[in-house]
Amino acid sequence: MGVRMDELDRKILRALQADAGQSLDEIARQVGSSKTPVWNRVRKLREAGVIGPSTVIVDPEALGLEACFFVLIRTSEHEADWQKRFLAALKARPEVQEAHRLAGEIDYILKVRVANAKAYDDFYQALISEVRVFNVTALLSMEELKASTALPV
Amino acid sequence: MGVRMDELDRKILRALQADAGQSLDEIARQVGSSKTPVWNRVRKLREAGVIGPSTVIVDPEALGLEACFFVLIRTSEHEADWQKRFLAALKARPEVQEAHRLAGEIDYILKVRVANAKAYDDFYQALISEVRVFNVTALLSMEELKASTALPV
DNA sequence: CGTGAAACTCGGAAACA
DNA sequence: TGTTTCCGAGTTTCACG
Repeated sequence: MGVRMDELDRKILRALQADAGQSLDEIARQVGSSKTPVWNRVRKLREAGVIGPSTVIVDPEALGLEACFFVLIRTSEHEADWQKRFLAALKARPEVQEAHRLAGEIDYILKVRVANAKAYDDFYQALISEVRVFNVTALLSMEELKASTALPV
Repeated sequence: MGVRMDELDRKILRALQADAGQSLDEIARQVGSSKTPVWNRVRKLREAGVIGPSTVIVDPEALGLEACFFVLIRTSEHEADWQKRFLAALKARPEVQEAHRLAGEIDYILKVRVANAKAYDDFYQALISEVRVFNVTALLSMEELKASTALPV
């Protein structure tokens, strides 16, 4: 996907990532342009899929989600069918915030956000009952030092 | 932080996380209420810090950020001063999207998004020149199976 | 391709039930 | 607390320079 983007586009992206609730006038002022050109570019970027949906950042603690685990998974199974079931299991579980297939020793990493250790264990038991995994290591986060949704543009 | 939240609040949060660009009327329709009550609750949730700033989801690939690493860090240093410098280094680098202090063998995990392997190495070299670390393992993501900013509510 | 203005929509507040 | 109403502000479109 090769999208042509100039410096103005990048400035707009930065402004939107910082706060998507700003008015067009406000953004235009920040990036040194004016309303209509900014709006046209935002529309283009949306159509090109560079800008996706907008969301709100929600505080996990306020929802009682006080535990965050990174789960390192090794498996001995690499057939297409197994992968399909594994993927389906991950997608079905909202506590799985991220899932990556990795290169190297460890096959997958998950980021799982739950209320407490018990809730993680429930998740873990449910997962291994659905798909066979060879080895699972859970890393418990003690403190979220940095969390940024913004990409460096 | 104990915020009282009923089912309606949760429905509103779900709607906002799915798409923060919706109008109040639209959200009200979805959650089975009407404009003013929804707006009052959104305001309360914002004031309580449950709802933070709104952002847009940007496609990393479109920006040329094609590599994602999870970095496992062990250190032998645990003094306050070291931690402070380490934290400052992480905060200063936009390619670090997440940083957690962990319980157990591994002390920290980072999620780092960069253009390519070379860019990761630049980051790595810069980091270890700023702060001493005992051991670093980088896990390279081959495929992002799931990425969700929405918390289960 | 940027400017300025038009029309329409939405957010936010106030008054009422 | 929810409903109705209202206005200023913001979004989106368009005709023009």
